[in-house]
Amino acid sequence: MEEYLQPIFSEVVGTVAPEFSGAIQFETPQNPDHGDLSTNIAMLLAKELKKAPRILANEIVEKLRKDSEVIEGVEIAGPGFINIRFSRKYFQDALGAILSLGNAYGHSRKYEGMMTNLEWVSANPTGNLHAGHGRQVCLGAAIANLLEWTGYKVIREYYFNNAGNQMRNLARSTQVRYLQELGQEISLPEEGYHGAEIIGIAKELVLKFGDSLQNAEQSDFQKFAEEANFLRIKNTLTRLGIHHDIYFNENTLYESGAIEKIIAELKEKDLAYEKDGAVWLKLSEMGQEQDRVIVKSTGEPTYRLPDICYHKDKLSRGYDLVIDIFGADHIATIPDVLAALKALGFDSGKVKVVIHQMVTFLSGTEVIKFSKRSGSNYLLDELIDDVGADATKFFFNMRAVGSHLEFDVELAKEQSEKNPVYYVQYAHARIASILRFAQQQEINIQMLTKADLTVLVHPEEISLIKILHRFPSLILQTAEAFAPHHICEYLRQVAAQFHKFYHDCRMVGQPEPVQSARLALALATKQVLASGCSILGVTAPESM
RNA sequence: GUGCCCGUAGCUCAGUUGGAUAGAGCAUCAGCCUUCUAAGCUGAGGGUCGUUGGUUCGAGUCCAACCGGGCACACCA
Repeated sequence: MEEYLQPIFSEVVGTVAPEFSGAIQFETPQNPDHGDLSTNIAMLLAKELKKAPRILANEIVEKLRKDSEVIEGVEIAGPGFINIRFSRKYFQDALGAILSLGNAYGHSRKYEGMMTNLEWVSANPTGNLHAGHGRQVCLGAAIANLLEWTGYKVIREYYFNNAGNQMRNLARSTQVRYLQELGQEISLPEEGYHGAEIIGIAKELVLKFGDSLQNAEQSDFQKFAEEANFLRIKNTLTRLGIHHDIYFNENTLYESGAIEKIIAELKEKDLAYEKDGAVWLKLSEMGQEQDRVIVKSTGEPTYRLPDICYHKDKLSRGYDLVIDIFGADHIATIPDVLAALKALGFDSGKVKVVIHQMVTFLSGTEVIKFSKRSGSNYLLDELIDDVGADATKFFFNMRAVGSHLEFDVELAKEQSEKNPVYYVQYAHARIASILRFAQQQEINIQMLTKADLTVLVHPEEISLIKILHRFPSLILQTAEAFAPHHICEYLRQVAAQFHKFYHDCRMVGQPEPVQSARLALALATKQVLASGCSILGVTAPESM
């Protein structure tokens, strides 16, 4: 709609206000009585032209060269809004386009030829994914899908954090658990990993190797634990249908000498200095609050250094966009990394960081507590067991990333009308069922895409087409904002409008061409529901 | 104390780059199935958009201060 209006409005505005530059804004009014699209251009121009907004609006409307087949009406309203109403034919044609595009409907070529790297999950291989990880896991997967819909080639990456203290801790914890399994009186260090999965790994080691590892090196235990944990993490991701193209090992940064190199580079560019036996990054000269240590006096880097090094690596690979997804608890590290990259001469503007707020799990009204240390954590696997993969993915994407998320496990589990996942899926299954029924009545489903759509004039039919028509611009907007929660809300709207249409407009058994036209509308709705669900990774069932 | 996020209906939350009478789901109440899936539909009630100022034709949205909640502020990752 906007693409149609933009040029004809620009033309008129060009004659009325030649100095005006910039895009004319159109928006969908909240109140449908105000038309399909509305612009405030007359109000914006009123001031500099020193004319009353309504008079100016009148001038613009009179000069508008519009096709009456497309535009049904243009009205001036309120303080000077210009409201535009599109014709039935416009929407009927739009539905025809949806049907002929089929699966491709909603895909955009805006970012065709561009490549983005999205890195997410990246949980340390020190244990299983816990339920709280779920938000990041599902959010990243949806954003990756969304970006593909806009034309990006998306590289999905997992940063495998297998260096440093935590891994030594994991190694030691595994070793202790192993020795405990062999009956030795030895206790886990205070800061060790108390999770049950480490005991599981120890048991496996006993089964596999008996007591032959009693004198094994700690690094052997690290290798075993790392592999076992990573396998579990991957299994959990697989249950959600999520895969990564690249698994980037942190320790390759050390093995390749990249860490040494970047320290040298930072020193050489006078961005780092030595003090008290440690190497400090001059963050205070990069617009940050204070300098920070990047290499401890023990000679070991802090997390900042590999983070900077890793991002440098990603930027060097030539992506047009590098996306990180972090929980709010990692927020502190980001400005430092970006500042350092900028100081090293990289375009840090290419790095987009999506930060999501934390999650509270509820069972009804009761908060489910979990803590990694105590070992009584609620695992993502358990959450999937409880509510299923579809509800997991839908619920984690239901809220804006900046909002704290309350995940009601009882609600997600419930297979009822209260549960928004089933509401959306039910609409899809309902359409599938109707189409099956239609087929039994000897109606040719393949021919529906060629149906005569001019008989679609019922208000609920037009409303449904209008919603379906919004899909492509919704995808773009949602992708550019990294905000998949709009998809959830949109799917709910599509489902709701389909149910209204279903209620008012019988399909099968209507005289032709109404029967075919309505079934075609149902088919298009099914298509959009399935596409939207696929972005979230949620299945669109053929029956329920 | 400093930084980031949040404060909208009883509850959980939407609210496009500032727009017209602030929305949805759940919960509550009242209706609708001999006909394509009632896991559905229709209607009703429910609000000082945390508070106070400011910016302007116009503020839930932008700015400032304050109040309340979350997260983060290591030579931990």
